[in-house]
Amino acid sequence: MGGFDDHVAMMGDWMPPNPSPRAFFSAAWGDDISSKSISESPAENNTDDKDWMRIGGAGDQSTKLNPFPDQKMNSRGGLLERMAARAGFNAPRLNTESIRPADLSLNPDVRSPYLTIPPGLSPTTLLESPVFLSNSLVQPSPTTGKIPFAPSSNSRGSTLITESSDKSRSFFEDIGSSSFAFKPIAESSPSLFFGATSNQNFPSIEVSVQPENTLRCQSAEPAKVESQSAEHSPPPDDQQDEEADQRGGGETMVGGGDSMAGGGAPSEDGYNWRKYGQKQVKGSEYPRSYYKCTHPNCPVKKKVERSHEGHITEIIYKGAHNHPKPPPNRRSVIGSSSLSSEMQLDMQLDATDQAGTQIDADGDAMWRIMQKETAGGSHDWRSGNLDVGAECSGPNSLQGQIGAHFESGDAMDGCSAFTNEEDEDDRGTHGSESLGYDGEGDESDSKRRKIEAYATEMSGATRAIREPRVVVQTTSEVDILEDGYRWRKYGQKVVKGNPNPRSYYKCTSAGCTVRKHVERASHDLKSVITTYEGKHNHDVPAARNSSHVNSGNGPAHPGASGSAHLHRPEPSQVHNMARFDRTPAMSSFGRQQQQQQQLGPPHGFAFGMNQPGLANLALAGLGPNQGKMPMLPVHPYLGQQRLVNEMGFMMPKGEPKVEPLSEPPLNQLPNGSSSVYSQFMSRLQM
DNA sequence: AGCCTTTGACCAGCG
DNA sequence: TCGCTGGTCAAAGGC
Repeated sequence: MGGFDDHVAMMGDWMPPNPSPRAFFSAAWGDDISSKSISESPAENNTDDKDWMRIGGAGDQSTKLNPFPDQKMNSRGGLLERMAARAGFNAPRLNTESIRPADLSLNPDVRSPYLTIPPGLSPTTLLESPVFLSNSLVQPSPTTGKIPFAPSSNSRGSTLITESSDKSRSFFEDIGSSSFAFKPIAESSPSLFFGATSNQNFPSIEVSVQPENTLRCQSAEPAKVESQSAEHSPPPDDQQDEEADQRGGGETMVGGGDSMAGGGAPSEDGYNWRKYGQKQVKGSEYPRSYYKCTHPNCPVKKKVERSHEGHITEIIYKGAHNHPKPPPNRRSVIGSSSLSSEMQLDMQLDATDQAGTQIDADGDAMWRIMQKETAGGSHDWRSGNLDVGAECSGPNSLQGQIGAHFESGDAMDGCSAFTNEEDEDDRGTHGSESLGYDGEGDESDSKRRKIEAYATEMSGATRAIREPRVVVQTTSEVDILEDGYRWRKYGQKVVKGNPNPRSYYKCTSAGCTVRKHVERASHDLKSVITTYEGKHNHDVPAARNSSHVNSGNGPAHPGASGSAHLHRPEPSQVHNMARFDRTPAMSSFGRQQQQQQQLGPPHGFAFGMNQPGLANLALAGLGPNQGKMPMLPVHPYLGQQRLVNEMGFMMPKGEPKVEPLSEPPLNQLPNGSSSVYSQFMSRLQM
């Protein structure tokens, strides 16, 4: 990062118009908010957590986080502030060592930054809580940042506080050092704190739980934050969830049968996890289990440490879910007028990514939930969802300065994130700065958010549709088993009616949904029946088929490459992708939305269907000249077609109604080296 | 049928 | 280079 001028130039081109929490609160609460807390304290040296976001801490200790010790550097509503807001979230790394929650010294066990889940509090329920700024001065309006897009029956909320650490820091450093906290109203209240650790100061968020039914942001009282645990007064739906969890339905959700003691409540965050390892790590009293989110495109992992009694002592999450929670077989569906919890999750992800979570070098958001067993016994809580909430509002002053981007940016994403960075990028990149930054054009924003919200849900819904299968029978084993992709065998069975064992494989490429199972005839190993299922989104790994990859012609798991390749990122995208682990569900939509404006409405089901491509692209941290994948200059229209085309493939019985793309490198079979699967899939697409 | 956990082995980063 | 350590893989079996 260069100096200030560099930032100016860069931001002008690609910086997402997302205000940082710091800027937000600076604007909201003025300059006289001082503190000495979080970021002034050197974070605990968690070298092993470098790539993991630790969220955790001691039970019910309520830490006080004071926002913005160096507010004076931020002129209220000034350009600098906005610049800072922008710059804050383009920081490539977070400074872990400069972030420390206030009063953490009171508890040496507390490692910071972290999310402290109070005993008995479910992070899931807590974070599913809608968050909105409570500001009597602000009317609920998209233009005020108090967007009721998530009218949740849960009247939970929280207030937000930010804090920067070092007054002596340079402007942009300081920006990055902002902390972002949900402040407890009652000191005795258990607190939830989720923050960021990294080389660069990043906002941290604290959420405290109040025995109230309201969760609101209180800009008028920056020192106070309210939040509400669903366990205190859960809405009917959540209550049902809670009950279901209590019944043990969630036990298999985390660690598959890993039960939690301390009240018998299982650990359940609403997501499905696959345990892929367990270790007794040094320095840890208890074994650590490793889990991956089982969602095909989800990069999230978590590490769970449990005591011998089964109590979870610590959970460390890495990454951000890029998908809604699994189908609500247990979870209740939120009313049509409100956001689903899944959407809230997306918002949470944005919030954690942008405002509170650590973003590692790979752009992964990480966070940790940690619970220390107390003398009085451990407490159960459920982890995983940092749903900051859905509703959020901002003070007028803030809105005036940040405008619509407060709604979509940074920490506030957690409150009202229906837009996304891509969306922001679009606006910024395409010259609609005023739309996002000056608080204008909010009505359209609001509408768009609604659409996006719907789209997100659509995405989740359509994903439930079974993906098409491609059955390939060949006597050329090489074509199938050595198809160039990397497969992870996750099971083997002797299926009924078939004496030969069937092996199950998943593509090991991140974000790739493709699975296959292979049956070999015992009498003829060359006779193989391979059934592919899933969507395609990357090229053949170079290690196995480097020529294929390098040629740039090979649609590996065909089709998805289109989204990654044809979605030629704008400079802003590229930069931001390299820095953030976005939530592709929202990101892709933003761009599609933009394309839609240019090209007309795309197929509705296209929403989110090409997310993996973008997700991969983002995770890969591709830059204009560093892309591992070919970045083909493609007209947006082609890209749009591609999206639709891809979507069509996703639909079980749908036939793409799109003409073949004029992009032979991406669609056509490159050469004879293409795998059988690739050929099949490519033809399916065409 | 499909996906999960278990668990030892393997890999990669780091000092 | 080697050993330590954390993280991941993968075969096998279970649900």
